[in-house]
Amino acid sequence: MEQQNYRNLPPGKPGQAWLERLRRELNEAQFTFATADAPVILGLAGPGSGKTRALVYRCANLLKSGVSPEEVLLLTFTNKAAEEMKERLKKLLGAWPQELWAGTFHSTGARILRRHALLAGRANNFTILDEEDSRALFKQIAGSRTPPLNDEERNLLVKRGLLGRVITQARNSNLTVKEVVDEYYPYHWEYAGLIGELAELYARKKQEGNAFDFDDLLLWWLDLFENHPQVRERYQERFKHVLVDEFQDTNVIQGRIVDLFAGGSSLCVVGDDAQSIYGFRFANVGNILSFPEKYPHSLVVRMERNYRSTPEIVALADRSISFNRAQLPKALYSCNPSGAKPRVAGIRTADQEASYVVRRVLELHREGIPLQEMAVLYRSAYLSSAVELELVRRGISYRTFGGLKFFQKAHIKDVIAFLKVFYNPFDESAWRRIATLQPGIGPASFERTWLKLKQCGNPLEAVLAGEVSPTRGKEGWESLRGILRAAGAQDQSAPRMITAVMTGGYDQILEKNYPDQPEERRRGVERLAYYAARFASLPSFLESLALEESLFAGAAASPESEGDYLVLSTIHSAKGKEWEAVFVVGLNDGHFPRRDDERNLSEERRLFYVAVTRARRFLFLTTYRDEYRGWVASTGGPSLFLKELPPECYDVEIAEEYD
DNA sequence: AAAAATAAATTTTTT
DNA sequence: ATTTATTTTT
Repeated sequence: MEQQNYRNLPPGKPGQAWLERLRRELNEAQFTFATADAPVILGLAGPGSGKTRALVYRCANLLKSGVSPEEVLLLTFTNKAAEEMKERLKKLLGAWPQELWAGTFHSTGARILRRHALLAGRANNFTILDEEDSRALFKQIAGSRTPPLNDEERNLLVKRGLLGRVITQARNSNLTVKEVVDEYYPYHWEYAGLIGELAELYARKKQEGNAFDFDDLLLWWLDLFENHPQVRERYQERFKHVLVDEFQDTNVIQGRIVDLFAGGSSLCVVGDDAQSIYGFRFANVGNILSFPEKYPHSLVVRMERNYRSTPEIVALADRSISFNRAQLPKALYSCNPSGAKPRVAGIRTADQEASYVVRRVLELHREGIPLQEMAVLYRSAYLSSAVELELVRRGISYRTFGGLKFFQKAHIKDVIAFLKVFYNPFDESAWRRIATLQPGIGPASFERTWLKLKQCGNPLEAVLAGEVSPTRGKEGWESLRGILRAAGAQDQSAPRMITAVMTGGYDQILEKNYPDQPEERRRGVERLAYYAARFASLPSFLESLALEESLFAGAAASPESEGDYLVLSTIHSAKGKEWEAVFVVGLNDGHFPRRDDERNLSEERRLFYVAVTRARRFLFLTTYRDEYRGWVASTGGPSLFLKELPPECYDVEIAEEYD
């Protein structure tokens, strides 16, 4: 691609002291990466090689060289990565550079679309649908279509989720519905037409409801840049430096967005193909693999020295990933002092595995390693339950990351839905949710009333004024009106609206729907109000809920955990993090790797690679022989990822005696 | 015909 | 724990 518009760094000198600091704190490769003045840079960095560090320092170096913060755009793939990056940059600079944009692709897309929503057929107060909202919409569409779907179609498309999967896959990989079905679901070829038809209905519904789903935030952003040159130029002009982290996880659409910046901005991406673990979100490793060919003049910087782990841990990781073919050649090595070999423990049951892990944690704790420096990692959230139980039993504090989300608990979603209709009165999903909470209002009568409501200029005002004349459930709409009145009197202040929703009547609904422990749930709503107070406005609170759910889910789910705590995390959520000691549990065939088709095996192995490379000095790998854990039957044997490793990589411990 | 009550089934990973 | 399917009530 032509780079004629590329502007060099401003003439400003970063200053001797700063450069000396870079020299001192970075190695050769990192230094090159952080300071190179090239239009296109690709960083290939193994785990623990200081890739984030190099990226953060590059960012700081730009600013120190006189680049203005508003000219920098920093894109990440997950919220965790974005937070980490912001945190470190803030620390390095002393303060956060206000005008600098840093965030996930999705949140950046939302931010840009807020300003140009009309060009995407929306008003700027659009709602963002999370996955659950989308699913509810699919269900509603399938239910209202004429002619109605038969049982078989409903079961496959809605209940088993084929509809949503095909649509999102098609959109994220820039294929048609038919192409996706032919290629990936050939045994369901006869549904391609129906899925295509429902996909169009879905798109129309979203537009009517002034809503974007997650995919839209990328697709309409791309559309904006491709079809409105004046908009694209405006952002190219502004963002003279675009930096992208975790480039191996970007999908086709994200790749094209990045390409569009390359015309006018300097572009710098980093990643590691061996750590690509978001295939299920249609990550396209091709983006990073073909980058050097696409940009033949790009500067490629390799960061291969691992600073994090002992040579023993790096050796095991390296051996494991070597079973994956089609990997960019890389020579990861560690110069750290030698340590203990990783330890593999075969245990009889899941409970004993938990007890073994907790014992080892306490042992290391006695040796002076704080709990915060240790983590228990697992493939899927449900694998944590035995360990959690054991920790509770022993009174050890912990925090979980990934898996079950605080904000998607039903009562929390209910309260949020009340707020949503104030922000976007055409948010059908939110209306359906709060209306059907009322006794006497079910899906069918809501549908009838909604048809009339959406004809009004403003459904919210119509309901508040009592202009609805429902066929049924009159008392329901009356009591809904009461709650909305209370919330409406709060000047759009999210925390006060939440309180008003409670006192206005949701409290009783909560009491009725969850008679077992209403107190617990009430506290949850209180915490929600508490967190809402952090945000400047209702819109920013709602946007954050949709896009950054996982970020404060952990913090909000349990009262502020003070002091030392152990981390329990899915491997996906652990990416980019590191601990002195790491326990990878549930290394059983069927659990990890999951029993899936061959295609996914190399991705599962990369996930294992990510897991083991989180450890600095101690690595424990545990497997058990039980056939069942939770609902899922495992084949009982140890994970393929253990079996394929040469025995000299680890020490074996037979730990039968734990109970 | 629609809503409510009851019984049964179901959970990868994240934006 | 929460969604979905089935039965009972209005």
